[in-house]
Amino acid sequence: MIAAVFLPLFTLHRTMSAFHAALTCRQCLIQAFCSPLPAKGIDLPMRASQLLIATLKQTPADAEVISHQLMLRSGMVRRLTSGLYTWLPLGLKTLRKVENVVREEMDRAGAQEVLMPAVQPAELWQESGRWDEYGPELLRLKDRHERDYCVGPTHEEVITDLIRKEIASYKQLPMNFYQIQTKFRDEIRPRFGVMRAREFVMKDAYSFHLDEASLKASYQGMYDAYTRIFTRLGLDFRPVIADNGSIGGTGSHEFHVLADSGEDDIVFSTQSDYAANMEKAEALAAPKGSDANRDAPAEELRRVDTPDATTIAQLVEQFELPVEKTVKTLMVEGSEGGLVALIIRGDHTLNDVKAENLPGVAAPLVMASEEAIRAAVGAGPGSLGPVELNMPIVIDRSVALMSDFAAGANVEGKHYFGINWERDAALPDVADLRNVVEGDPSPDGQGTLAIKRGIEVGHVFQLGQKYSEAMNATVLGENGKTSHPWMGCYGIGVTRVVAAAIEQNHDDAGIIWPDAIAPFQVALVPMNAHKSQRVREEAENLYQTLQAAGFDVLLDDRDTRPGVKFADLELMGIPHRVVIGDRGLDNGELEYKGRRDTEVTMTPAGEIVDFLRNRMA
RNA sequence: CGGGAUGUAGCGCAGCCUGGUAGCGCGCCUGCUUUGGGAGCAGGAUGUCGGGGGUUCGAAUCCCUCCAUCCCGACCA
Repeated sequence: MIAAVFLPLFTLHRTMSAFHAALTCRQCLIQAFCSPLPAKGIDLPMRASQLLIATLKQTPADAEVISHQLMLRSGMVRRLTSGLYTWLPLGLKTLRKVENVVREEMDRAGAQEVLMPAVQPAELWQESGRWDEYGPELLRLKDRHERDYCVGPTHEEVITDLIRKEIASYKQLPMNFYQIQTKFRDEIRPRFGVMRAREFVMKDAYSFHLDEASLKASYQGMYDAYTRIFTRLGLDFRPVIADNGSIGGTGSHEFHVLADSGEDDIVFSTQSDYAANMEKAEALAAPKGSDANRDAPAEELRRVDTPDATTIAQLVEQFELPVEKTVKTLMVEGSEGGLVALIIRGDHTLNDVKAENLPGVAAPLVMASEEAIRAAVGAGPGSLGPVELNMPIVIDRSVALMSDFAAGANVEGKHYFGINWERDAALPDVADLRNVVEGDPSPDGQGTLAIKRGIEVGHVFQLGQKYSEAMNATVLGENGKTSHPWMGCYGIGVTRVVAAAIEQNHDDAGIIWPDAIAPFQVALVPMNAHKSQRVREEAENLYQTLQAAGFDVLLDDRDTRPGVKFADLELMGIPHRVVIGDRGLDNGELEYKGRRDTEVTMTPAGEIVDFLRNRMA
């Protein structure tokens, strides 16, 4: 610890001395190098003249979303190759600030920090079964002895291996371990810069429990910690109910930052705090409690020639049908071979996750090939429907309420119109099959559903005993018997948080950092410094004063025009700017401008520390 | 994996169709001037024109091939 603290200071001093001896420039005349260094290692104040300020006037052509553009333009990151980024000094400062907020809240929540290897042996993954289950996202490699390894996309195996060796008794539980570390997932299509990169920094935590009740308590603790973290980071976010996937378990929430550029649809009630991701959002046919019934048949069943209609859109257009009076019949592979027909309303879309969770349906979901459909039905996709269809059928809840509707006749080029359940076809199994749409009734009975785009920045998950069983991790219980600990896992995409924060906080001039994660809190801009000794001295004084007061300050001592400095500082998103100029100094004043302000504020020089503190409160 | 597009100086782009000395803007370097919103003048540096192969007297330009990057799709009844 002591060495860790002293070494950087020593190195720095040595470097500074060399500078001092060699230079007679302005910077040295004003003695900043000899000033006492602040205690906080990562918050070393900086002079712009010595920082790599790699701002770009033009937007690189291959940056699609605003956060990617601004991270490149402000000099936070540079791309090395597809999905791999170098963090420049300015970007790293922000990344570290996010990490520190995460670290503080994880520590406060009782988790212990560890650091596991990025490279992991295949054996552990074979033990858990994921060596085969995990797809090409898992980057596999061999060492010189031809042994198999992977670059960790996550660390359940490693942490389970650790605790199976280190934890023997229920008395040691519960425990929660976390790390902040680089992960690698070989994404099909890396995009949006750091938002969906292949290599990224993640905080992952794993908790271990004697029983499910203890797991649930820790899960809630992590949920609360995440809420504190994203609140402290200054983000507009929502926790949403998420799908547990094949792992099972009872609880899972994703934390989404709301942004139009988000890749996920999140669904929430207009009147309650119900929120879920699209996979999980329950689709009701009618508001809960209402006893909506199917209308009685009003039309005769009739078979119609529809030679040019193989899509819902064509059918609706050519026969002037309301789309809500049509259904589409999707065929998927069954879990025991054969096909299963899934029927949803013409204007709805199938929810893959719901579909593959159905008992008779193969998981993962596989859409039937056209050949398989023709072999089974005698007609191709585009002419399918429930009438006289001889295979397992599942219909969506809203389809169960339909009457007088249109569907394919299972004969090429023909549809039935005026179909009614029970009269023309037996009512099949009914299930929730579709994605919800805006305006659907909320599953909790309050209000209707709205849909927004979100960026998933966090995920908390009750894993259960999957890994402790697969890897035979056991503890001795109070009763002297062994049991497999229950596990929870909790992730935060740290690098993604940085991008998400920009998506939410920017304007035409650039980034607008929340105070908590700004690379610098305050920028000092001396005006006319090359001529005015008074300005130079005041700027230096202020620089020292603000450092001493604990602010993270950037002194823009670059020998360039003010316009350049203002533009750079705004692009970089520094939230508070203080201009030191002869004009103001004549009145004993400094000029303040918040990054979102449109006007400057003059403030007495002697009160600047309190003034800034108030602005940041 | 399928479809589309693009690779020319650090960044943004023109040149390619119609083969003949590789250009523009920004940035960078030097000097002088300038300094409250991305300065002016003068001078200067920087390119395996994505790689390989071919056609040709001659290829950034035409042909073949490979690679890279970006976008879209992978929800179709």
